[in-house]
Amino acid sequence: MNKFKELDPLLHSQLRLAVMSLLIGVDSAEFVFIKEKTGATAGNLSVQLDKLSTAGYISVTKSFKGKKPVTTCSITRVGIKAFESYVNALKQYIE
Amino acid sequence: MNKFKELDPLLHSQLRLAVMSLLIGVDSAEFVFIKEKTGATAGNLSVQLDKLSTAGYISVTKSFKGKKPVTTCSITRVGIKAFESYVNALKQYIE
DNA sequence: ATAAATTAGTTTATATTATAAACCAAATAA
DNA sequence: TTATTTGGTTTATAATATAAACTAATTTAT
Repeated sequence: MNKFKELDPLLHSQLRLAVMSLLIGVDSAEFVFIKEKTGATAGNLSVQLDKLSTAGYISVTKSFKGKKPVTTCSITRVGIKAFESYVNALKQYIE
Repeated sequence: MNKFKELDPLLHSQLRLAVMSLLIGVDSAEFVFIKEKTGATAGNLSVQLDKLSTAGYISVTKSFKGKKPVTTCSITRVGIKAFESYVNALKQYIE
């Protein structure tokens, strides 16, 4: 009947997908770095990181580098799983 | 700077992408067929077909099969181009 | 020393999008 | 003849994405 699998709506978002795409390739990444690589505004990025974090797809830790606040993100095992099955599902649509 | 290309927002939608995915493989398809294959509700499908049609990505023709109305859709050259570059852009995110 | 600008974000208001519910008209079945 | 089904469309609402406005601390310039 239905040919197409659900696409996890949390990942089916340009910015959140870009974030996950970045994070899956590294150990961790800082807010400012992600902002630059994705071209997002700080506000938008902040909101979307929150959503990914709330879902358990990434972990976010706040600390200081000297006197400047730093927000560091890394993908979780749950996030990797979710990303992988999203990519899998997506392939039905584009292949 | 920005590592990620824009994802055409018209195509970055589960249902519209599914529709395009179906249509790219066939000459044309009827509303009811698309509805079944995508699992969409009629209302939602109607709205999304309209958007794709307005964008020139598909063409929609209404006719009758006997006494029943039939809505037939096919992808346009513009739609094929758009789909192809969407898929291309998407690959940056998932590879 | 103090005003202005920069950095590193968050909160919140708004615009956009997606979706379903309600609806319509014609045809068919009970 | 009165339901019910078919094949949709319109429209109201819920969800999402985004940017603008804001905060708080830190530099930098005067």
